[in-house]
Amino acid sequence: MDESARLMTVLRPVRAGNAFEETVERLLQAIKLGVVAPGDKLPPERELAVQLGISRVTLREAIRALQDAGYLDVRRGRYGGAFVTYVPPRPGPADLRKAVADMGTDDLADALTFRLAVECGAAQALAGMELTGGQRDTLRRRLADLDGASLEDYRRLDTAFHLSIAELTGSALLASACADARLRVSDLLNAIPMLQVNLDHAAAQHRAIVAAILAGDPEGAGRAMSEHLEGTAALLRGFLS
Amino acid sequence: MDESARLMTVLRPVRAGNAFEETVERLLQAIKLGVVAPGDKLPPERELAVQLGISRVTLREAIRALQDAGYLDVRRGRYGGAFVTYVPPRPGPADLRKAVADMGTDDLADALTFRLAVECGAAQALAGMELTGGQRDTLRRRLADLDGASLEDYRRLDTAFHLSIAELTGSALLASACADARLRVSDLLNAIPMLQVNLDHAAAQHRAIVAAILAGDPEGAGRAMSEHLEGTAALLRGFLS
DNA sequence: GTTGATTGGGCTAGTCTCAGACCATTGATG
DNA sequence: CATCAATGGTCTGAGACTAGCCCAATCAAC
Repeated sequence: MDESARLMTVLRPVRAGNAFEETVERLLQAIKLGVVAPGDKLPPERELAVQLGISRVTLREAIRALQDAGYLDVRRGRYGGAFVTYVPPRPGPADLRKAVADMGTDDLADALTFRLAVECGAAQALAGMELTGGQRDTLRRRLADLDGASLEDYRRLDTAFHLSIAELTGSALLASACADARLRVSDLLNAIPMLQVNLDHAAAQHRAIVAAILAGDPEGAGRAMSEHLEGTAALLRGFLS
Repeated sequence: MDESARLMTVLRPVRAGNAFEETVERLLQAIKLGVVAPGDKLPPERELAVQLGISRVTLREAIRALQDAGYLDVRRGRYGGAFVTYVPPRPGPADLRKAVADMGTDDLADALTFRLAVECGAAQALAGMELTGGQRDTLRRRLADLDGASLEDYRRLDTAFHLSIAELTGSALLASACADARLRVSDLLNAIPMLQVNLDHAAAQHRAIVAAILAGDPEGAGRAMSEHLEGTAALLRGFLS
């Protein structure tokens, strides 16, 4: 971890790949994170191309690829669009083992550390701010949504809850980092079977996180988030054996 | 902060600009952060192009731009290369006011929040790990370097200290995020006059951070880092008036 | 000196990406 | 049933970017 390590950090690749590949990845993220729920449609191509900062041609190639892969159903004409058909599969233990194996050991550790740091940091930062009534309401609402969620909707609303914490800080950079962190483990999280005991446990931790944030207790919020994330992290590390 | 906010977060631009602009930015970061110190040279074009994932042609355009702007001195032949000539200027109060004004109010708040979250998260994550002797040594060495630094070298070694914390976690993603966070405030930090009282204060905080990390105390590390960063953040916010 | 390795400088043919214009389809509305 | 607004589908010319190649300059070593 000498000087050269820092060179690697700063002089990392300027572009992750070509525009097409990056776009596919981005859209896949939006779909897998449930930002656009199954049955919903993506924004119109012209708008989306502007948002993503790419040309319509490139965007269409990406959409086409996702259509071929079965994630989207594209319909023409007014009220048409690219509709999400992907529904996250119910996982079994074999899937989890495979998902962990697909990701390198180093990549898994990297992603888990990154997620821990960035989500704890977000919770702490938010707890250290003076929140408006609207912000407090949003946070409570996300928590309530999650409490009342069906197994079908659970992952999506869990993601929404976690990302809301970062978004509520008002820092787009932080929100982006948290979304990125979540993405890197989303395949793994999706492969974890949802058992009632675990869900109850997670629900209690979610309440503790929200309570600490609303109480303006950064250290408590950080601790609660840390405990929450460490649970899944330990589970996933266990599958590395 | 409704659903559409999350769409904005995930469906953000795929590319920040063209390859040339991004490369200039990246190299400028390496220079301003002191990753390549004044008098040092960048890696050979062929290597650097591979590291950055761009063609040599594009890289050369970027280097040319930085040369024209007076940051680099390019020499041909064996033992030649692109040598860093940039030396961070000694700032005055007017510079700081201007630097703060140049950045939007929102961008400043965004950057400060991001930095707080990500650096506190890194310190906590590192404190929560079992460290090898080598890692502990690296951390102590960076602290000692900083303690013995001349005003000339202070910013560079301060950056090195902060980035080391993230790098030592072993997470490339986290290191990258911290480097990014640092970059976004580096112009501001460089514009802050270095007064002896402040330096002494910072040194004490640095020692507290290291002590907490070495003691394996995540909450203490997070708190110490938070206090350390909050000092500069408050100073910068003061110049928003 | 001469040599040879290393490095920046420059060229070209080909691919990727873009902006903008125009076409085709759909379905709600009158 | 005709209309029309919204949306996906397609084409084209221009510019950005790349890979690969060879040239030019420099300087340590012999």
